[in-house]
This record gives sequence, C-alpha cells and structure tokens, in this order.
Amino acid sequence: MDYNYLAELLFPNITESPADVEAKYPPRNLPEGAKVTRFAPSPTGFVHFGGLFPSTVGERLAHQSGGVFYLRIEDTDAKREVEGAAEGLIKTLAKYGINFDEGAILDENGKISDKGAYGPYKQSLRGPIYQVYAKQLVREGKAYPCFTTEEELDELQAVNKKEEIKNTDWQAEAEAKRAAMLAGRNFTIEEVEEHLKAGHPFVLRILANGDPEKKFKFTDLVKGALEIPENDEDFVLLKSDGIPTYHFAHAVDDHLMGTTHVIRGEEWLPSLAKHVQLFSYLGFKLPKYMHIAQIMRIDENGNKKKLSKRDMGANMDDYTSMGYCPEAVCEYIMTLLNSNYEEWHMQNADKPYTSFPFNIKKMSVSGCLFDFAKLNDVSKNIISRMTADEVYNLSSEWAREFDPELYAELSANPEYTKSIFAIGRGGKKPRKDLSVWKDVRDYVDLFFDNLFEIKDSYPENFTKTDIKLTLEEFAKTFDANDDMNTWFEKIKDIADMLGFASDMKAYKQNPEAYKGNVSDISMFIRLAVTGKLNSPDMYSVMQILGYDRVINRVNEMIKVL
RNA sequence: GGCCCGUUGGUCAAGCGGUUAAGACACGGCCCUUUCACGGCUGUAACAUGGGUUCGAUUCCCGUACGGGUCACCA
Repeated sequence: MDYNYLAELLFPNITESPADVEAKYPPRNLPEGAKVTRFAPSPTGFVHFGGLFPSTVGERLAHQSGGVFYLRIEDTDAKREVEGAAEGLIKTLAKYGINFDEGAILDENGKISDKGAYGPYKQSLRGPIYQVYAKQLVREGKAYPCFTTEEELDELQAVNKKEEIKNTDWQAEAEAKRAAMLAGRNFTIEEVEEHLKAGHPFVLRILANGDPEKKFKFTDLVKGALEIPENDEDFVLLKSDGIPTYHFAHAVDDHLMGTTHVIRGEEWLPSLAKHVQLFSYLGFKLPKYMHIAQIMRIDENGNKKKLSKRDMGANMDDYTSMGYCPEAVCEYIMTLLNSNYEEWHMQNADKPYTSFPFNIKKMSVSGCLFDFAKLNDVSKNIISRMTADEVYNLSSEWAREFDPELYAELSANPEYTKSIFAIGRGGKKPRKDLSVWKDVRDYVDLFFDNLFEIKDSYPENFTKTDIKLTLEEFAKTFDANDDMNTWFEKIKDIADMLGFASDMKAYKQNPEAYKGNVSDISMFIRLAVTGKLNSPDMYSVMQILGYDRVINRVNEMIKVL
C-alpha cells in the first residue's frame, strides 16, 4: 500500500507538514514549575456546577504557579452548538473568578475573539491544522479512511439507546461492530479512489495497534496509579465533515498550545487509552492528567447520580437568581476540592480563597454529594462579615433584577435601609440571618409599611385583655428618645402591673405565682410592631422604625384584638 | 455485559500499620438571652463485607457486595 499516495488522495489541499505547523507554535517561555491549564467547554448551553468545578482547579493551578490559564472553545459539534452560549459561558465564568490569560475572550462588542499566540482558540477555526496531522498519520499508515456510513454501523449495533441497552447482548454487538470496523481496514487504493470519485464521504479512523489483554501503567495526579488496557478500537479522528472528534482535537490542541496539565472530569478516564495511543502516534509528549471526581446528587431512589444539566444546583445562572454571592460558591467549591481548605480558612478568615495554597494531593478521589446546607452555611458566614453598605449594595443589585418591588423599597431611602442591615453587624459575633439575597425580603419586610404584614399570631394561652392592656400601656409610655435601659424598664413596669414577672430569676423560682414574664410582655409588643414572633433586637428595630410607625402599628393591633 | 474508578458518621472529610478514629455542616440537649440570630459547652452517629499479610490492620494484598463512570462521525 502506498500510504503517501493515499494521503494525497485524501488530503490533496493540505500542503503544510507538521513541522511547518510546529514552527508557528513555539514552546512557551515560562518559569520553572509554571503550569499551563485550560478550560475547554463545548458551547452547548449554560455553565454548570460540574463544569465550574474542574475549571476552578485549572485556574488555581495555573495562576498559583505563575503559569497560563486559557479558554478553548470546543465547537466541533455543530449540531449541538447553541447560539451565544460561548459568550454566556465567558461572562458567567468571570463572575466566579475564572479569568483567562489567553484564548477565546470577549471583545468590546461582546463577540468572541482571540488573545494570545497559540490560537485560533475556537476549534471550528482550526480545521486545516488538524488535517495536517491527519495527513501525516495516513502517510505513516496509522490512520485510514472508512467509508462505512453511520447508518450502516448502527445496523450492526441494533440499538444504541441507553434504555434498551440492558436487554441486548453487549458482547455480540460489540464484536459485530468491531468486526465491521476492522473490515474497513481492508481496502485497496482503487476502492478509495472509486469512493472519492463517487463523492462518498469518509471518516478517518486510527489504526489501533493496542492489545486490550495488555495493560499499561499510568499515573493520574488525582487518581494515582492506574492500570489501563491498551486501546484496540479504531476510533474516529476526523468526522465526515473533516472536523476532528474530541480525541484528536485534544491531542493536537493541547500539544500545540503547550498544555502541561489536562484537568477534566473522571468520565474521561475510560478514553485515556485512546489519548495515550494518539499522543504516541503523533510523537507528542503526554501532558499530566488530572481526572476530577464528579459532583453527585441523590435521585428518587436514593442513589447517587452525576449532577447533570436539569438538576437543582446545576445551572450557575440559578445561583445568581437565588442570590448567592459568587465568593460563597467559590469557597464552597474550595471546601469540596481541597480537604484542608476549611482549616486554612479558619486561620485566615480575612484572606480571600485565592491566597489559599491549593494542593493537588489534597484532592478527593471519590465523587461528592452536592450539599446546599453546607453552601448556605459558607454563604451565611461571608455575608455576616460584610459591612452594612456592602450588604445594601449587593442586595439592592440583586433585587433590582429579581425582586423589583423589594428594590423599590430598599432604594427609596438608602440610609434607612442601611441602618436595618447595620443591626448586629460589625462586631465579633455578627448576626447571621442571610444566606442568600433572596432571604433579604423576609428579613427586612417589617421595616417597610408596603411590605409589612402580621405573619404570626398570639399564642392561645394568653388573654386578649392582657395583650390589649400591654399594648395600650406601651403606647402611652413609649418614647423613642429613651435609652435602652429606660425603654426596657418601662416594659418591666407593664409586666409588674399586669401580674407578669419582670424579673426572670424570680419567675423561674416560682412560675406559678405569675401569669407569665417579661418575655411574654415583650412578645405581645413584638408581634404588634414587627408582625412576627421573632425579630432582631426590638429596641434597635424601634429606633429604626421611629415613633410614628411603632405607635401606629400598636394601635392597629389594639383595634383588631 | 466488558472495562475503569470508588466505598470512614446523614453530608464534606482527617487519617497514611499501634489514635479514646479529628474537624466542619446538619441534627438533639444545655448555657447565654425579653424573642430570633450570634456565641459557648455538650450529645447521637462511621472505618461496606469475607479472606489473607502482620505481634498488630480503618490503613497493605485478594475476593465479594454496593455505588459511580464508560462502551458515538457528543464532548
């Protein structure tokens, strides 16, 4: 077989050699130990948690080592591509601190363009480059054209729908398919010429030389030592439209772009043998690999499943609408990624997560369950450390987009709103009422007459008379200028007057002697003023509400009692 | 079904041949407290399983079970 002739037949328009291409991609000039990593999404939709996760690793590793982190758009499947997805991806990623030094970026018009010397960074623009290497492989007898159509292959493999797969004889099908592929190896130059003349499309397959009975040792930086069977599958390199498959594009691009560490989900582990073989065929140095464990969720049957597109918590845009701070999500990701992050964070509470020394060795090998409770806790702590101004700014920004009614109230009087957020904030033990901006409404509604409503009701074990008397007396004596002590003394007086204990100790010693205690009296007032049984410190609340609002609400309550 | 990966409390996990098997979240109790939130103290709760190796296995090896991934001209 004259492979050179075959190569010319298949790729008549490709005149460059691999060496010509290599010359355009000189080695990177980076300090010792610098890592070059990348995020390589296919633009098929929104960013999801499962994608943000490994890209955080890539970003940290590159930037922590003084290396390069770049974005490559893997748009080799036109069928699945979603208009505008790539642009959206970049914007969302930026929100979570994933910024690229190089690669596909947004220009001032919001369109994708290239930055850096190793482009193009969109695979659809790299067609000729892949073909140069494809041609070379054909020349060397390591790849061959296959004219068997998809339909013909599908017939061999009766079904390829996942559901039905259980009921089929895997072994037989796999063998049939393999036989068909192998048969494709037996072609003559004349046949190829005929097909080409007839205008038949072909795919380029690798001529696999592996023996699956033999295993090779491989070290994954996360998974550790692995033993993997050699590849004997003649997988597709170039699809019939001349566009490469993931495998081929991965080898060519990561080689040319100088990637030192390939970071990806562990679902890629099964195709590692293919990649090792390809790199070897191409004469490329193999990069380091890190296969990251998947994020899981619990399904209806209580089993773990890979967190996927439709799942709660998958779409990063949902985090925005729920009102999570990006830092909270980032920190939560760090707690999942690096087992010693939390310990470090406790000792370095004031430092951003980016100054944490990320350690590959501390990465989890097994997939973890996504946990909103933990995320909320992380988030709550972050918000508790903010100043009232920060809370005001961020929550308003959120409300403007997702709760316009709330936004109108918050922004009507910024100073007033800030004083609400200032309650119990700034000290060593700040209040932690808010996990997400969505919580703000329930927390502040009592301060705005338009949002205020009576949400709770008085417990049955108190008489209306006592409640009414309390409120009447309170209305009579309340003075917004009282200091906290004076204010509370007055409430105690009401307690004494009505036969409620004003002294908690006395009450505890002899509860039978009283109708209740001063906390009950406070509760009577609290419900009238805040509409709730629970509220932040009532004195502070009243200071903010002011005399008129307090008295109005108390009088309203008296009326309906 | 083949292949690959995994398995410490409900969740995230420390551990790397000898420990009373950390810690965080969640949950319960107590304290603080006029409610809530905060904070402090405290409690329940774990090495999937069977064989080895070893003076000794959560830690090393093999099997089993269970879970996950994958088996495309998708990435």
